[in-house]
Amino acid sequence: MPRTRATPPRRGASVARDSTAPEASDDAAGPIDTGILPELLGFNLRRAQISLWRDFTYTVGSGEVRPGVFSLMVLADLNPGIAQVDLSAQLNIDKASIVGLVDRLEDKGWVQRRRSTVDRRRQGVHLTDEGRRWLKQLRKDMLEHEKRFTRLFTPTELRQLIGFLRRIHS
Amino acid sequence: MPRTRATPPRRGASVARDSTAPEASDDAAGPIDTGILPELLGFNLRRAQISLWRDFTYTVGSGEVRPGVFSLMVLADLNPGIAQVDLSAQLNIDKASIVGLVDRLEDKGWVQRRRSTVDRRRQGVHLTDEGRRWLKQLRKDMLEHEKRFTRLFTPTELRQLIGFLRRIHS
DNA sequence: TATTGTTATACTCTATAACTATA
DNA sequence: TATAGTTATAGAGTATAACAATA
Repeated sequence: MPRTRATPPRRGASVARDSTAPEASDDAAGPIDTGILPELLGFNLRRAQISLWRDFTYTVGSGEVRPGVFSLMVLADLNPGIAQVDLSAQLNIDKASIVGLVDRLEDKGWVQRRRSTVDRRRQGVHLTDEGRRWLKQLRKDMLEHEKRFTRLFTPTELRQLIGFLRRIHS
Repeated sequence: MPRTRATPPRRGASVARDSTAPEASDDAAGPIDTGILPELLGFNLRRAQISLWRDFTYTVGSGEVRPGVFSLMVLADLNPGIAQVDLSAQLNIDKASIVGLVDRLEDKGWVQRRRSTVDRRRQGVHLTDEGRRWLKQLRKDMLEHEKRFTRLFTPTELRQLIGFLRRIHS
């Protein structure tokens, strides 16, 4: 489905013309005033994250992989048979959302669900051989991607930065 | 539309059982091994951003507003009649995506498009009176939201952190 | 009763391609 | 030809609610 939209009235919308609006010039010409935005932590964090995200999606796994998928595969590699509910906890996203990720990875043939013999509710996630081969390449791409950003910092700065970020998300 | 899925084969998928997989235990029991993930800049940046995002969406504008919408309104307030193509450049997202944002804001009655008299291709974005009233509240919510995270840092640390983030996204 | 996994549904963010009106 | 805006389409990310199987 395309973008949803409540109701059509757009162009000649019923919004009354605004009484206090400046009437002189109806264009914002010249340089744009960005106000306090550049000073906000959230604004800068968001933009930084978008920069990394874009670089990641263009370079890691030939654009076939997203950061969440990479993390999921690393976890499945290190913890064979990890429960989807554990992936959910580690990646901090809802278990219902994990299902979709694992579905797509299973369609690609990179992971496999296997019903646990111990607790038959669990559908453990395992990497396939092909998944392992891909992960090897993904790790390489990932490290190059990291490098492109970490090289902007001295080792001390990088340690500081990561410490700051942990303070935010912990 | 719900989540898309290529083909149904999920449960008994045709992926051959993996020869090199550890067969002993098919469950990952005990603590989860997260490997290098916690050391990665991208991983930490992503999680920090998600923390802020969640706090923002729950607290600013009673959950009716996203960071992008807030930024857009600030820009429209400071630059009455700003062109959508300029919003696109400032917010670093495609102009086609801006249209949808402005659509929803216009539906809410917070902004208004007005055809420029100077360049009739331009549909300048203006805040309405109601939009301005909302923005006043949004700014307050926004500053409280920021405070909840900036108070984790000393002024010096915060300056450092923002400097680091700018280095990444500039 | 509680947990694991799943489905259905819905909303947001974002992009690309192709188009219209205007310059 | 180039630019501003728009539409159609698509896919990713994420959430909530309700449910089945299992514990």
